[in-house]
Amino acid sequence: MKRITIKDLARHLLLSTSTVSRALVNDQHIHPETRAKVLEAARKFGYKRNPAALNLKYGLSKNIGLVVPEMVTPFSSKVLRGIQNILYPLGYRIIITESDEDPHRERENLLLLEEFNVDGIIINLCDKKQNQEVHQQLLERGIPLVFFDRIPSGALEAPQVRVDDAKHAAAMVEHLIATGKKRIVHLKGPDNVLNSEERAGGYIGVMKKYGLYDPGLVIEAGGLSFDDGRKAAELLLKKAVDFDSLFAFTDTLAIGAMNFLLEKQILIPRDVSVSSFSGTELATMIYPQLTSVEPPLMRMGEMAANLILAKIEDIGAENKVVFLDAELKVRSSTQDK
Amino acid sequence: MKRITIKDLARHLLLSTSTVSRALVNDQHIHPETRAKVLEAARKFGYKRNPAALNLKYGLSKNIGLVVPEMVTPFSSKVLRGIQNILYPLGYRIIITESDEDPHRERENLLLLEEFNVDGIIINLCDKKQNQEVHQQLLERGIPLVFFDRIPSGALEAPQVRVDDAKHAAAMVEHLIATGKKRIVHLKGPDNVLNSEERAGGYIGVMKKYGLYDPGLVIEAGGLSFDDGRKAAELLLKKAVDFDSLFAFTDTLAIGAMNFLLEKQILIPRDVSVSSFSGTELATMIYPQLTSVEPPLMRMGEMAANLILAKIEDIGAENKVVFLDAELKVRSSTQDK
DNA sequence: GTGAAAGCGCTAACAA
DNA sequence: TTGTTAGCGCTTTCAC
Repeated sequence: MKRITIKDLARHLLLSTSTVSRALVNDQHIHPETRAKVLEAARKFGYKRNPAALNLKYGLSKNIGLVVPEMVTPFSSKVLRGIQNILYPLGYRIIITESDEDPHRERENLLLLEEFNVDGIIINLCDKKQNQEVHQQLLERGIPLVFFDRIPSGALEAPQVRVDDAKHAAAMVEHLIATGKKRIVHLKGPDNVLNSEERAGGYIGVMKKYGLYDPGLVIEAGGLSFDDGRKAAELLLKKAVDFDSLFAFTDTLAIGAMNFLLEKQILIPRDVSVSSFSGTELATMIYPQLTSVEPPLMRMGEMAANLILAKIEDIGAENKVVFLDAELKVRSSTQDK
Repeated sequence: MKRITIKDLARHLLLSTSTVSRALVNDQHIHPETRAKVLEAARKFGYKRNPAALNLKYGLSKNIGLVVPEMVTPFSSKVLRGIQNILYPLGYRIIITESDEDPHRERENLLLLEEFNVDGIIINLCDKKQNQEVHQQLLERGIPLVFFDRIPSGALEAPQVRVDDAKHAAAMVEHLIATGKKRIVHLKGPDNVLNSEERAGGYIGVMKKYGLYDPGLVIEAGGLSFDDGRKAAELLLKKAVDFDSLFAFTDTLAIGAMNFLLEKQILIPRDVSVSSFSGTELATMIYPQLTSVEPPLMRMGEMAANLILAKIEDIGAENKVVFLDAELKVRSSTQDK
């Protein structure tokens, strides 16, 4: 079944295609009656404008690329939701790619998106500097980039949406201390993620403030998976670190660690309380539910979408760095009842 | 920075655009030397073909729509991965929409995708019949549909990829019985999902076969969320149903129920063993890990992609119903150690 | 207020 | 082997 075009309508109404077009785009210079007739016919025949024609005409594809490190947790899908809220009503399509925490894949995804002729790319990095040249290259080719959550280390000329990692990490540690914990382990994120340093910084600051800091309490997770969290907990026990609580870089690490502790008959929160950063629904799916710092993911997506729109409209638009406020959600994993 | 076109290359090389085009598409009728020159220039100037122009020319958008009920669990993202494996190398873009288990939203998504001019739609339903007319309409308008996992109830003229729900449910119940369980509760999925009936059917068949069937053991979950699972478990205790194990329609239900039981100090698997259908990574993120029937999600996506390609190529292609084999993964939630 | 024509980038039939 | 031309669907000058 052939798609109905403006030409079909014109032929049917004995009008020129330009008049039909004018009616459809609500041009001023058209007789109201004519417009009405066209609109009626369009409705009747189920006319749909062909996006490809517009893309060609205006040189804009109305495609936005999204690059995320993983889609196993609901983190990215929440952000996606926010992006869609803004972009779908404006007729943009969103093309999602997953890097699998692998900079090499991320690179391929970026090139794929360029191939797809996207008008801009919203990205959550898997590595703070591995693909800097690609990012730079894309920017130079006029494809705007917006970073969110995990941002690049250098001062790349692009807008960012993030939370204040140090501040919120500090708040979490304050919370643990307020519940009487003293030996707080930090499961630090991997070195190749900028936020690792910042969250660790927030942790260290508060620990020092209370005279609780002990480098032996900081343990670096090799990656960001459940398994990495699990292994970190294993190491903790093997090294016989004395600890009463745990603050993990991320949900997945916390849950991985928690499951290992549970297996070892260590009760949570009775024996060890557990908390994390970057909480998602995942935190409420497990037992006990996980105390976590929760960034406003949907708003993060909406903000990123708005920033990319601004850059698409005017490539010279300011490269804002937007900080959103995260929320500290206290749940059973840090709360004896 | 302006995008470089075929025209720019032609001008630079003092050739016609058609010659350049021929070189780029590997046409036979071209001097090898000329081709080499063109390819070299294309590489040098970073030429990228404009997809929009091709879309316009051939009337194909190279966009495929994906409609999924939720993206909180990794289910959909696994299927997506499979779809991408097939479709990205062929230059297709994939546009993802989430229905949020709401037929109304699903309908909007479908219309949005039509608006976006997709060449086909791959869909996992949230309701077995609510949007039948829309599906029918899309098919009539020449937009092929492929269903996967949760399929429509009527005999819609479209390919499907699924697993044998009854068979695998039966296998799971057999497993529970083999571990000595007799009072096996089934957390049945909601009525508006076709698979609910089929999985329940598999359950009932085996229960009857062993003379264990008791209608009081079947409890219908109002929906598919964690909370629905939780509430179902609550009801179970309130009604003082005597049970030693539980087979849930889906991961989310099982986990919701499990968490409630754990809160009530009911140990898993010691007091009650728990299992589910449609397992995802989620099953391994929790403690204890969940025994589940795991459909080959990535292959499901790949298969769906292949089916939609066949339909795009030839709208009259056979409407195959493909059954994939799922795997019964036995984990700690049904295994005393 | 309406129509004719050009053009966005690319390909393919037709000429040469 | 290469060039010319038309056309995909739409918008937008420029005439009238």
